[in-house]
Amino acid sequence: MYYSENPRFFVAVDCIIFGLVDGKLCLLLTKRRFEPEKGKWSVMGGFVQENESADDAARRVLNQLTGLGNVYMEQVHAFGDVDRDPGERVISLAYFAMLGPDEFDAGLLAEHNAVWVPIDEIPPLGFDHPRMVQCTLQLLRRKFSSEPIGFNLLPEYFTLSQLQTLYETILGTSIDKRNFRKKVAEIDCIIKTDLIDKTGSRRGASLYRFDLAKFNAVSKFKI
Amino acid sequence: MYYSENPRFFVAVDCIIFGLVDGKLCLLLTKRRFEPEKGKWSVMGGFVQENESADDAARRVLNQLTGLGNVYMEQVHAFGDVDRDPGERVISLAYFAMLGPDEFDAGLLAEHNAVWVPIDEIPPLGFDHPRMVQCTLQLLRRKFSSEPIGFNLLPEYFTLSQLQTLYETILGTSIDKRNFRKKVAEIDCIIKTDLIDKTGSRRGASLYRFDLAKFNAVSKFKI
DNA sequence: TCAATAAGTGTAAAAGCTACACTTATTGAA
DNA sequence: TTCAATAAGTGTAGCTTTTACACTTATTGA
Repeated sequence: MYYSENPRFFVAVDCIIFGLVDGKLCLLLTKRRFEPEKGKWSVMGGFVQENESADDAARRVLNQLTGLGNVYMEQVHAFGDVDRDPGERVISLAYFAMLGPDEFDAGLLAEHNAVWVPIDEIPPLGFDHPRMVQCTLQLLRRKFSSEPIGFNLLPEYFTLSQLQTLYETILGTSIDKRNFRKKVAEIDCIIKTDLIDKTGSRRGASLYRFDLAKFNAVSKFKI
Repeated sequence: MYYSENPRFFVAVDCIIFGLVDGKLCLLLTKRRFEPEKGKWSVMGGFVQENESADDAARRVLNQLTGLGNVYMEQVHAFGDVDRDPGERVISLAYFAMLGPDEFDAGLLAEHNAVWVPIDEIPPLGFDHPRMVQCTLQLLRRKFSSEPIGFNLLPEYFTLSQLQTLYETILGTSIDKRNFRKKVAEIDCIIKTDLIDKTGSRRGASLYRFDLAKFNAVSKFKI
């Protein structure tokens, strides 16, 4: 077989993990305790193994860090520059994931030296991770208004104010409240429940939920 | 170094190459003369080498096939399923490219067993190439109306009818001629020349060109 | 000179988007 | 108990964008 004339490479997956902490969009970063780039910040990564797909490797890395399976994940891009890793040549596949509030095990995070960092306070990162993060943020912003992915960051029941604040954070704009609510009202898969949240305001706010089955049936989503 | 505990993989690049042949959107496919998948159709691929980036590998494969450098190329997705290649485990990075008319060396194509196939007549492909092609077409359609990439498929000077037909082909819809021209008129980087094309009609049609510098200055593009 | 062909042109209705300000329900403090 | 504070909730009018639609023009070859 002619394959063997060709070189082989380490293939890594790097997970860009988003979450909302105190209403702020954050990334899960770790301070590296190993070479290379020891002491620097980086996103959480790992190597693809023999009997797992790249997607599975990303899920495994996420699971080892958070204890979670069944998380929204998607491939972002493959990074294949020769010198992107100062140690050895490594080709890396970036994935992004979104965690809901409290969907993680604080003990596991501590064990991995991982902390939530607001996206406007990201420290200098090692490797080509700054580029990866930029690339991911771009993808995130693009998807956010045309695909119902934001709900992965919110609790099952959420208020319209929470949803609006999330969109304002991601898109980096402020949105008129009435116009926003008009749009939401036209999206069939965002459903008003008769539950009321009393924690965020004196008056109380209606709680809504996202209905995936309805979305799959109709597939209309534009914010 | 802990890297070496991890496995290494062959990493391939697969090029999904688009071109217009007789006004039809085509893919450049090859009938394989080697195992695995010998005798089947596939897109043109190659392996990443030690001292080249993944992007460079894609450019090299394209160059070996067409003799061209400086072609519009972009990464589509990384495909990392364990059994995607029946021969050995190979992780493949898909790239897409767009060639202008006559921008290729017929001799080289023949040498590689490569032919242009209209996208609605694609034969069964080997490996996971059908998935790659679908994924690429999706990306292409998404980019086409918001980025000025279509011009890579057209000659330097083109008529508005050619441009419209191209958009209709890619987007799979028919477009109203007056509305289309209204939009084009608002795009500063599509410039009317005083050249006339007499080959496509008795009356003759004005030739237009795409001005990259103007696009870079203004960056407005929406069809 | 006339038939055929593709190029080229404007307008009105509909839909979608933007801007904008007050009322309501509730709580905790005075 | 009342009042101040707070976030929730609500409608309309102007503007922009998109859509639908049909005839005239320039040219060639028969």
